[in-house]
Amino acid sequence: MSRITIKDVAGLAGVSPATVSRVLNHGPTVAEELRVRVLDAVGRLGYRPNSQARFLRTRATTVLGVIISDITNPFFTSMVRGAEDAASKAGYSVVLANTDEDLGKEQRYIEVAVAENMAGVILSPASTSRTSIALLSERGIPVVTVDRRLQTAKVDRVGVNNVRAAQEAVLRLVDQGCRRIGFIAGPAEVTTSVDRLAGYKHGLKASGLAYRNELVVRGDYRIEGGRAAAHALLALRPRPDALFVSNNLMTLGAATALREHGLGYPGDIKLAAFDDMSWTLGLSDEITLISQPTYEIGRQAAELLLRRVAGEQFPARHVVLSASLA
Amino acid sequence: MSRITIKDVAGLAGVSPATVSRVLNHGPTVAEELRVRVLDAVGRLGYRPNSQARFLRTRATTVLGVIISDITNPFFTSMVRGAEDAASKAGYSVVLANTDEDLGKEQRYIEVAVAENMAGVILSPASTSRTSIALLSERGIPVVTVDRRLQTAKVDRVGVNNVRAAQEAVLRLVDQGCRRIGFIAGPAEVTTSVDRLAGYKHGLKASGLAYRNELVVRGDYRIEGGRAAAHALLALRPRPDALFVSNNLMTLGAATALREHGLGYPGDIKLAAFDDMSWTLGLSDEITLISQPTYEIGRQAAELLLRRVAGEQFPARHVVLSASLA
DNA sequence: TTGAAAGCGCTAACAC
DNA sequence: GTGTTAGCGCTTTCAA
Repeated sequence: MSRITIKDVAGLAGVSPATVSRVLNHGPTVAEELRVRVLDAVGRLGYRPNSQARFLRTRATTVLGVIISDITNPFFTSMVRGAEDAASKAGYSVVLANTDEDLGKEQRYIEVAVAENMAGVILSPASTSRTSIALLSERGIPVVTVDRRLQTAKVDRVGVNNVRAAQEAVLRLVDQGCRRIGFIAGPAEVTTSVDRLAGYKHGLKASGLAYRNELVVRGDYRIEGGRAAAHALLALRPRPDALFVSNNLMTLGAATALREHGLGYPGDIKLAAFDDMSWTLGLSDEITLISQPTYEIGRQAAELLLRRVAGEQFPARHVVLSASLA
Repeated sequence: MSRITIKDVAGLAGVSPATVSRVLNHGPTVAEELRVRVLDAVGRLGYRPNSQARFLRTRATTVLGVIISDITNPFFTSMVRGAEDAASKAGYSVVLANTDEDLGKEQRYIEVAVAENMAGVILSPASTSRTSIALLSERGIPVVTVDRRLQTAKVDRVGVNNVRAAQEAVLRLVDQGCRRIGFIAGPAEVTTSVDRLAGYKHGLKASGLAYRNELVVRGDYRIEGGRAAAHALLALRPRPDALFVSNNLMTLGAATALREHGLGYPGDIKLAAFDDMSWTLGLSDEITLISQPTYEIGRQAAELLLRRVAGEQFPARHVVLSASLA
């Protein structure tokens, strides 16, 4: 319970608080003898600086916030790990918040980031048009979006080319003989969803297939939404000969729906999907998978963010990594 | 970028900073007219109090830390949601940190919690004997462990009776005719793992079955570990007629191993497992599942923690919720 | 009821 | 090279 302050350390070491501060921070040089005395006192007392008090002076914190839309999604998990590694290499730590694709929660966590004066924020916005980072911008807290883009502000973003990846997956399905490809889209307000749908359309066009409205059903990027959407598509006659699902969680739901219809893949129907699924039951062997370099996305997002935190100025940058078709 | 302080608000409202503070916090009553002027100024300026400065005076923060061992595990996800709901109801926010079952990372995040002066911490310790919360205790920051217990300190804990749950699952398997039940245990340093193994043994004993060393293989609570352990068990002759897996991620690995051996469940071999698996492919129909009230665990952990944060004193409490066999 | 003033723990500016 | 001083933004005595 003891509250050890810089004064206590100074007292024990027989120096002034300023000297203690200089030793602990990269300050001007301090006589070796004093350095040792200070460090010794710090050790004995178990002193750790109060970061709030420090912030009051320096305006510099070493915490990055990562605000993501769905913590259950392995996409983000791996991304967070990449961000953590890059951040801790630079002496920063990372705290997470989960918005559940809920704009209200998202705004609350943005407020927390402001209130805690976080050094920067990595954000996967719940909505491209309704998410507002104004609170952060006003305070000069830099933001990098991952995966998704933000329409409401020109900020850095790290992600993949979703249009192209989706298109390639469609071409692959067509190569496998599919002609009636159902598409399970994501929320209309999320850019990845928009882009993937666009890629789907391009893929059809490039293959000389007509776009059919009834073959596109919108889901919510979650398991149940995928299941419902798949049921809708499977009820169509003639039945689609392939399902292209625009994120991993919905794919789980779609797979359940297939089972419920007694359909096997890739025998009865082909399956393609976005995002890694290694965490599921070896599903990956039988489906066309678009996997994103999630760790790398997190790493680069953090690095970009840290450059902004350090005060570098450059036009908003879009880092586009490549997704691969497995 | 503008830095609006309480002084600016006071200036605009024509009152003293103290009055602004009184309006914003449940201070002594302030004349209605001034209240309005202050609130108006706050609104016009978009003022938000600097929480660091406030903390320096009050020593009270409204952030709870949740430090968990594996963010990919849905067990924790749902738990976090429960904690968040309880916390935000009380005006607290929750930040997450992921330790990956790594003691070093865990310690770093405990340091972050201290440095940030978090009001309290919910922890799922990576090790019952080597995880140290001394840093937190010294600062008087209360801790509640979830799921797992901590040997190194007597703190509150919320979880289920793992011994009994495991025992019941074994009895269920025996009821289904199993006589040679393989057990995939978790890390030796995690109490849930120890307890579940104990329950397994009790279950065997209660059923009049002998405990056989070779039928127990230790995994790491992750997918690959489960797969390796299952392979080891399936190589035994005679082959086990059931596999009891002590957590959900390992169950995914075990299921993969079964597929690789060309074995079907529950036809060729029975399966029982801890933790919810609804997020996987409808796996749940065919296996004996022990599900924990994860949301409730999180909720109660947060509530207990908040009572400690509020200064309530009572002996370390163990809240044991009941797991159910599906 | 309200304002003035002190001080939380720290670091930056200025003296020495 | 080191100590003294001031002040970050806020809340909380203490007076008025």
